[in-house]
Amino acid sequence: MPDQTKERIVDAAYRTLVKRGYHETGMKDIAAEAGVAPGLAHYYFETKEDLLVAAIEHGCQPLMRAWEAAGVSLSGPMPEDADPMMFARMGFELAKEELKSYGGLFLLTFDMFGVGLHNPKIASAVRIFIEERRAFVARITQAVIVGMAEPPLASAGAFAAAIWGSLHGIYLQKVMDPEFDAEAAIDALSEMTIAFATRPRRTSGTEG
Amino acid sequence: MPDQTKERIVDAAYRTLVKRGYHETGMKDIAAEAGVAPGLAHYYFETKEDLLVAAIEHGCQPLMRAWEAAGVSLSGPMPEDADPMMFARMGFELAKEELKSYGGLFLLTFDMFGVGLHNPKIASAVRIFIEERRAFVARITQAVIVGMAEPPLASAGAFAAAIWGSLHGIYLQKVMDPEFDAEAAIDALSEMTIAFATRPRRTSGTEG
Amino acid sequence: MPDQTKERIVDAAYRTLVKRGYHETGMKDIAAEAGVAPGLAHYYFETKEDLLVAAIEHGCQPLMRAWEAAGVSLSGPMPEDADPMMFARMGFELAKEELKSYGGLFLLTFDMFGVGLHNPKIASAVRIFIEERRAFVARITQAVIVGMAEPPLASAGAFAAAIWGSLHGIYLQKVMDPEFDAEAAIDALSEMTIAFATRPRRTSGTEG
Amino acid sequence: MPDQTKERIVDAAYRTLVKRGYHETGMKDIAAEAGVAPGLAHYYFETKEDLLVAAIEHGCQPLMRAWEAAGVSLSGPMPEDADPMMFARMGFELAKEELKSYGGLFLLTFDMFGVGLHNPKIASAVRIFIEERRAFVARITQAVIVGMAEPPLASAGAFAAAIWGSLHGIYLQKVMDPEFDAEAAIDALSEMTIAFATRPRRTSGTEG
DNA sequence: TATGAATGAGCGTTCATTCAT
DNA sequence: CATGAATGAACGCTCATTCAT
Repeated sequence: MPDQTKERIVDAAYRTLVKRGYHETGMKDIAAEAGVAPGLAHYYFETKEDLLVAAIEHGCQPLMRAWEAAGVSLSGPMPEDADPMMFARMGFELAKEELKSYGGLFLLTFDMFGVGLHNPKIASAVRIFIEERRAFVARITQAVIVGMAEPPLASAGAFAAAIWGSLHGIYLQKVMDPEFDAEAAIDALSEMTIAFATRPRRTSGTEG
Repeated sequence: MPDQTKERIVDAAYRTLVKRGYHETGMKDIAAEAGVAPGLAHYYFETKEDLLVAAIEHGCQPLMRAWEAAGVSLSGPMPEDADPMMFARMGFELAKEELKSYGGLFLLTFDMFGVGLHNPKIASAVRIFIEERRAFVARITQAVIVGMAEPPLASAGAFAAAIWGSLHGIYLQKVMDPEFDAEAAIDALSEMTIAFATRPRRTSGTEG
Repeated sequence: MPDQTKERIVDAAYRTLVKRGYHETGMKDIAAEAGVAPGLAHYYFETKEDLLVAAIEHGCQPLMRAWEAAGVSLSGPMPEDADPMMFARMGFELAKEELKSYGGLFLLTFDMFGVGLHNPKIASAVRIFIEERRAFVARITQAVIVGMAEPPLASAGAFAAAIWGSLHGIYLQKVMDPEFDAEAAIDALSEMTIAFATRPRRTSGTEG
Repeated sequence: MPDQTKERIVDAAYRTLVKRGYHETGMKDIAAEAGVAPGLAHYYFETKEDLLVAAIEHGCQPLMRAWEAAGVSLSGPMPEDADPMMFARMGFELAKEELKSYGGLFLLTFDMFGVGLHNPKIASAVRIFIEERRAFVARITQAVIVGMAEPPLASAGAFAAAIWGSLHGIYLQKVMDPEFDAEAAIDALSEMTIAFATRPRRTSGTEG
């Protein structure tokens, strides 16, 4: 029962956070949404920050479950025998799905990016969030590079940063403007990366 | 003299904003930083929002001057006789310079993205900021596409959104983690886009 | 205990209101007078207006208790078998008593009249205050008219408005000038109204 | 020219005062309405109070001119040969006219009554306003009493206070509620006072 | 565990007033 | 005379946090 209460508060915090944003969300609002007294939120979480960090982590769970349901794990290894290009294509498709299903989460994500700029506790949560997802992209990228006829100059990590960045830059545009065609942008990114990954060996000349 | 004061306040606002972030910046802080009485900030700007929008625009000016000094204009047309690929390469180089010289501005930018999520006035300023820069990328992209041997499936606008997004996604990672190697990421993005733009005509087969 | 605190705040608000007037009374003054933190006043009352409306109603209570102790109720019906003229005479006597005992309340009342001119919330409270007391006068007036040998041209409501008005016009003069002889003025009003109510039937001629 | 400027400021103050009320009227508003700089208002009037007192006096002038145009003077003596009852009747008619023509002034008047309760400078202006008009009523009342067949118990001053009070009590009701039928109330007051003034000599019995 | 009364520093904003020009 | 920039104290109100129960 007590743990259920804590869970109720965290969930209420998440919902309030998505609805109103970090700075417009008060402890009283959260407590009201959870149906408990304001003091109780402070019983479980020392500060507002602590509660909101928990709420963010809580909010990420359904998204992570979606990836795992698709057969990939954010933290686990790449399957040895899988076709990395297939993972890449699927990744872009999943990215498009995410935008449709978890719009609220992205709202929260960019809110947290902003808050994290001047708030160490949130910053730490944000860095973990970024690192986790970027590492996942990096694993696919690494596998793709291994199979490339013409190996690239840049490292897998650099490509992963550029691709993760592009996806989130696209999410950002979508979040700031609902009219924005995020799918077309992801398709363009997909077209570009896949063409790059499957380019033929070059017979002569240098890049630079 | 009075205009100098207004300028002093806006500049103080910018510095305070970068140092402490939107929500931790108070009108009194700004006034103190500018060395004026608290009431004076409201004499020149009706609300805190108005002042901070002015501060953001003020902060963007040196960056825009840097682009214009490099021979490109954010809003003007592409020079007719210019080599679009050269502009593209130069753009990526400028992007790397920006990060080194205007770190504070990017801090502020992402702060504003976050604030804009739940603040219409700031959101409007943010959308204009995004649109302006994305349109600039789109003009270069369009010119590049025209010269491609094998035309892409996606539109220039979609590629622009992906590239602008990637750059800002990279900026974001840098801003959240000073250790992050943003130059390598931009180089990877550059390598990928330039390879895509200069790929040979394909003799057969289709993209899926 | 909590209700006692609320009561303490309302009472402090009333005292401060009488002492300093609506516009010179600050929430902090009231809190200080009540011996509580400034925030607590807003815990019980959303706005300053809400608190002050409560304070006015609080201030009216002793006066209403005085009327009920005298055997009359502001809102209840007139006793069937009572002599209306006796009520009228008693009313004027009570009016004189009020001025002596509840000077602070009248100060507050006229302050509220002024505030109500440009403040809808207070205006609404003021209108209810006026209507309640004027209706009471109207009930007595109606009963008196029924017993008049020569019925008047004007309605009971019109007489009630004139009499209520006169009493408050007299209160006003007293409140603006402590030297003013309000008792004499009420006696004059009493003499005039009672003479009018008891005038003999007129044998001929018309009123112009 | 300079005196015209002062006049412009006072007039602007009056208009702003009527429109917005004492406490909602700022020096800046007045200056803007007058089309001058805020500092200039303080050049002519040391404080806001001083200006507003001047504005009130200024606002009373048209009303006083109206009375004088009707052949009566607020401060002068009663014409020797005039019929006092005619003056009384005319006074009530003028009172009804006033309400229609000078609604704004009454708004201001009650605002000032409220302000005067806790503001000595305004209080002094208000007391002069009251005294002037009450004395005028007293002169008529005195003349009427002299002609009464059955002299009243109360003094002319007391009747004047009751009658002046009734008129202003009626104005108050009108000002607080535009639906209120002030004319009917004044007619009732008129009926009552005239009946009292013209009552026949009483053959026996006493007033109690 | 849970309540909700109580705290108090801090917020954005207003505005009568001053004063250099 | 006239301007309007500049002041600074005060305002109503918010809110994370504490604590007696």
